[in-house]
Amino acid sequence: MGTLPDLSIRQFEYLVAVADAPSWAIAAEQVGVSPSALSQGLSELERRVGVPLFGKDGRRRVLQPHAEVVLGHARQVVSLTGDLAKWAQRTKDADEGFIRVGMIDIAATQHFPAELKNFRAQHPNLNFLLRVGPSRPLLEMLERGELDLVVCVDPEKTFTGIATQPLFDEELAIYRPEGGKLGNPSMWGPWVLFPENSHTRRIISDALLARGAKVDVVADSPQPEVLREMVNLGLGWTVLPRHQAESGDRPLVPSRVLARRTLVLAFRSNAAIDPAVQALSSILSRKGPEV
Amino acid sequence: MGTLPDLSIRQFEYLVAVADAPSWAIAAEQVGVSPSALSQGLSELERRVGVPLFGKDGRRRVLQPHAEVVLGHARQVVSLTGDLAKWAQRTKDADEGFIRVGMIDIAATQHFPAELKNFRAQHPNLNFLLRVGPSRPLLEMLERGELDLVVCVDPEKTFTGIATQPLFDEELAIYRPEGGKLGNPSMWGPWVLFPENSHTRRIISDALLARGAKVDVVADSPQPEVLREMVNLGLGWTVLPRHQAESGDRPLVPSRVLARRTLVLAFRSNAAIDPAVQALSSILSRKGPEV
DNA sequence: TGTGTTTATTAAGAAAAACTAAACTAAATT
DNA sequence: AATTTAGTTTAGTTTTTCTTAATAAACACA
Repeated sequence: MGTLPDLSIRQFEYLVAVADAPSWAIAAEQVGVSPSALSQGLSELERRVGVPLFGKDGRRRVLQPHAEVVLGHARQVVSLTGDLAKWAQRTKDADEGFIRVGMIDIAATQHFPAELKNFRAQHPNLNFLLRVGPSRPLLEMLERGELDLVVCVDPEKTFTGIATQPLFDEELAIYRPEGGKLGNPSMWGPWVLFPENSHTRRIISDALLARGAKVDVVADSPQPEVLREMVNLGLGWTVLPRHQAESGDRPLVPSRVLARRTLVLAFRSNAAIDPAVQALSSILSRKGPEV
Repeated sequence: MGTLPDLSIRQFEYLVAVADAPSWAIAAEQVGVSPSALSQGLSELERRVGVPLFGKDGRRRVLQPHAEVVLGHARQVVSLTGDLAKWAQRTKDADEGFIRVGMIDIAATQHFPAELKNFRAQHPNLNFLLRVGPSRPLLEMLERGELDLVVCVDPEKTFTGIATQPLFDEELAIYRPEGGKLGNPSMWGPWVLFPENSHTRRIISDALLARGAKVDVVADSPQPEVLREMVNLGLGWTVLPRHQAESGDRPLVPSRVLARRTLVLAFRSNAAIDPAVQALSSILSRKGPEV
């Protein structure tokens, strides 16, 4: 069907430049080309469009009324192409830049392993660093500029220069050794929990106390697998995110949901957002909670 | 400002073709180019955009998710360019656009009525304006850019930026009331003629004086029909183009041919000629003098 | 009126881009 | 293994686009 005349974006650029500049020489300069090239290019455009575009006024050339139509198209095409170039630049930056990501263990191992793998595959030249650890240290590293993006438990208190964006909620459930009985909260425990300084530990303690339970801790560990095994060994009760408790070799069976915690995306808000951070953020945000 | 990467519309076309065709070979065929050219063109596009666009699936190449953005832009640009091409074609065929024509009365009513009617019928969407008047005002309007094409008496003196092209000569004949006798030029008259400022009047006066006739004018009118009737009423003698004197209800009978005048086609020469003007010009030129 | 300046075009040649044809690689079929 | 199919690479040609230099034309001004 309609085989296009071989119009070039370059020549459309010339046309727009000429329409906007006071003289062709200046237009040529702005497009970064010799006046001669501009003149030849526009003659060629005129020839290819097949409709006269310019008339003479003294020694200047003026666009004929006809040319307005062509100019309109030219402006659109040039501006579209400009947008595309900007997009390409951003994307390229995300492809070749540098990103340091922090995640709490459950995010790295349970929620987002596929997303991370995928992202790394799509940006093979991106210098990628993943740090796994508890929420607070990650946020402190983010604050110090040692990380660019963090997935952690909602810190509630605000860090300076750090913005958060909620991802989804996780349920924290109570798990107890087999055969035991749930009964009254005052009879719960004893406990094996996350360490004192952990944010999730605080959420758990608060929830237990609110229900009138004692929080007597006989052991603690930052590693959910360790807590899970302690329960399996009958050492005590624990509270864990359901994904962590109910997966692995010997999953636990939840007694009841005690509380919820919110996972958030945290990033420095003071600077322009890095394209790579932008790209990964949008991938992670797209994802709902695991079921 | 933002210097665009030199993306070409051709390559966008390739991209769209490849996205829509089942195989690259077929896409190449549809764009009317060898598979090799397509492959090279797309590699070049990919290089210039700077973002990987294709991945491999077996021996086929598939667009990466990235490429969707580029493809979207490509589709827009290609479709815009297609529209522009269609517009250009229509304009070239003088199927649409704008033409303002000036003619002296005899041209509009005697020489070219059929041609005008025909032209308008053949270009129904062409915005058409016909102005009828004396030669000089028409030429002035042409000079000011208020008309695009004029049929008038050869002005001899040149107007700036206006070119003329002779159409044919008309005979100007002497007409006198019935029964009178031609006799010696010194006895001719009295006269009813075109007004002083008319170009044809000057041709007539010059010719009369050159033959030794007195030019005593008892009445004038720009309207040939009026002059004709005055002769019929016996008011005086006149000189008219033969078509105008010898047509109508009561045609005059020529005594002898006094002079000739040349009708010309006039148009602005400072600009490339508009296709519509071109089309009408060639129709009018094709026609010889009425017999 | 002539002289120099500005503005755009033309000419000639060099450089870059895009194309074709044919040889080639690699995956899928027979 | 041989063949077919899909796409790429290579080599060489044609086309396009650019640069510099020369030219033309309109203006400005003494």
